[in-house]
Amino acid sequence: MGKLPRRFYVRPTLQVARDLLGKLIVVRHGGRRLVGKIVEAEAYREGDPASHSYRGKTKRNEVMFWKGGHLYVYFTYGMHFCANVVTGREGTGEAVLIRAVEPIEGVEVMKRNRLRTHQLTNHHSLLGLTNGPARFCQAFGIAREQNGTDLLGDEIYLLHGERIAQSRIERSGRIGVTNGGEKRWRFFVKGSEWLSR
DNA sequence: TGGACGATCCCCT
DNA sequence: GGGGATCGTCCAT
Repeated sequence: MGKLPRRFYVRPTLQVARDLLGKLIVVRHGGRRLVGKIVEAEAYREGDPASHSYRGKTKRNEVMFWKGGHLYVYFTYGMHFCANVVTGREGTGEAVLIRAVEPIEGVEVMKRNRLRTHQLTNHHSLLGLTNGPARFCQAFGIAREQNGTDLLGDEIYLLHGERIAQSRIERSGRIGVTNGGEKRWRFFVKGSEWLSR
């Protein structure tokens, strides 16, 4: 079960978004391995008013324009981080937002990372640990320092996981976008209990 | 230089 | 279902 190669990421963004479902994301975190299975992802493309890249390259969104297979992490609402897989060739500003994963390995570390709030509400259940883009980042310890990480390196990378049958993949409008909400570019595993909604 | 606004989350009703 | 938290970014002045 090997690391996803560069050519996986250097493809049309909608295709990558769909194919990310079932893949494992691995994050090295203080000597431990955190692993999650991706169950929900959203595509953001060029010419897309909902995308950070819509008005061209800036200091914030620069990583979106790197070649596919890097991690674009951004800060929002004054307190949250969200992580994207950069897609396509160098110079195209496209990426896929990781919206939810199923916790696979390192659950105790994830719980600790989310202790502040998760413990108070969900002592017993793992639901709520990683079902949202900012919750996933908090659980996996992804923040500003991880922006621009090469996914072909050893710190953060993706593995072939479960092959999800086309019949189990559903799509919908993207969540939380005010402009471009009509585009059905959110992909998720039908019936998964680990979704953000 | 200032102000409006987020690819969200949590808590309260 | 709704509002507050909280601050970096971007665009308009």
